[in-house]
Amino acid sequence: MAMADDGAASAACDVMAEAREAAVRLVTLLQATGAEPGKQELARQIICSIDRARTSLRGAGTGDGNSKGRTARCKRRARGGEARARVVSSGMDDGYAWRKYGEKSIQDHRNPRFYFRCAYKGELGCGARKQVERAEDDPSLSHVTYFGDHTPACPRDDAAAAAAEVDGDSRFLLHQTSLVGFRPAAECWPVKDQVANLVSSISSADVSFASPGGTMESLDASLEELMELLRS
DNA sequence: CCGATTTGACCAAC
DNA sequence: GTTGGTCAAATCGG
Repeated sequence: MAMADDGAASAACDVMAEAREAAVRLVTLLQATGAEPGKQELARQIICSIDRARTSLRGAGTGDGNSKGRTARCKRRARGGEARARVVSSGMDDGYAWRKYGEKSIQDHRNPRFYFRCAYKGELGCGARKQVERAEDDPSLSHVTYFGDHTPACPRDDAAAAAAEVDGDSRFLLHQTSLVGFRPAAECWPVKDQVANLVSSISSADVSFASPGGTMESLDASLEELMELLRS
C-alpha cells in the first residue's frame, strides 16, 4: 500500500466525488418517489459524511494543522518570542467550528497528534471531538478521527457553506445547490441500485485515511442503515 | 481588552 | 513505568 502520495489522495477524492454525486441522485430519487423522510434524511447524512471524508482527503492541514515551530523551554512560553502563525479557521474543513485543546507526540507516529473539540462545547454543551495527525508518508495528508456527535444547535454545514461561498470555496455551495436543484437524471435507476453503486464507489475509495470511529465508518454505517431500510 | 492558541504539566489507563 | 488524553497558565492577535 505504498500509495500515499498526492496522486492517490486525489484519486480517492475523485472516487468520493462520484460517490457524492450518486448520493445526491439518491436524495433526489427518494424525494421524487416520495420516500419516507427518514430515508431522505439518511441519504443527506451520507452526503454530509462523504463531504467530510473528501475534506479529510484533501488534507486537513489547511485548517487543522496548526503548524508552528515555537520553542518554549521555560515553565511557560518565553515572552517576546517570534510571531505565531495563527490559524483562526481551524474548523472550517468539515463545516464545524473546532477549538484546539491539545497536541501530543505519539509513539507510533512520527507526527504529533492534534486534539480539537467543538468550539461550542461551553455554550451548547457539545461533546464532539476530533483528532488530527499528519500522514507519515505524505505531510500534505492528514488522518482525521471524529468522536461523538455535534448537538443539533451547533452551527453546521449550511453555515459553513455560506462561509465557504464567501471564501470562494465552492465545495459546500456545490453540495447545497446539488441537493436543491439536481434533476433526477438517473431516475431510471432503482433506489437499491443507487445505493449499491454508492457502496461500490465508497468501497473502491478504501484508503488508509479513515480511522476507527471516523468519517468512513460513520459513512459506512449510514449506508448499511439505508440499505436495510430499503430492503424492508 | 477579550478570546483563541500554545504547550508544559498533570492524570488515568494499560 | 510508559503512553495517550486533557487541563490550564501564558501569550498573542484582532
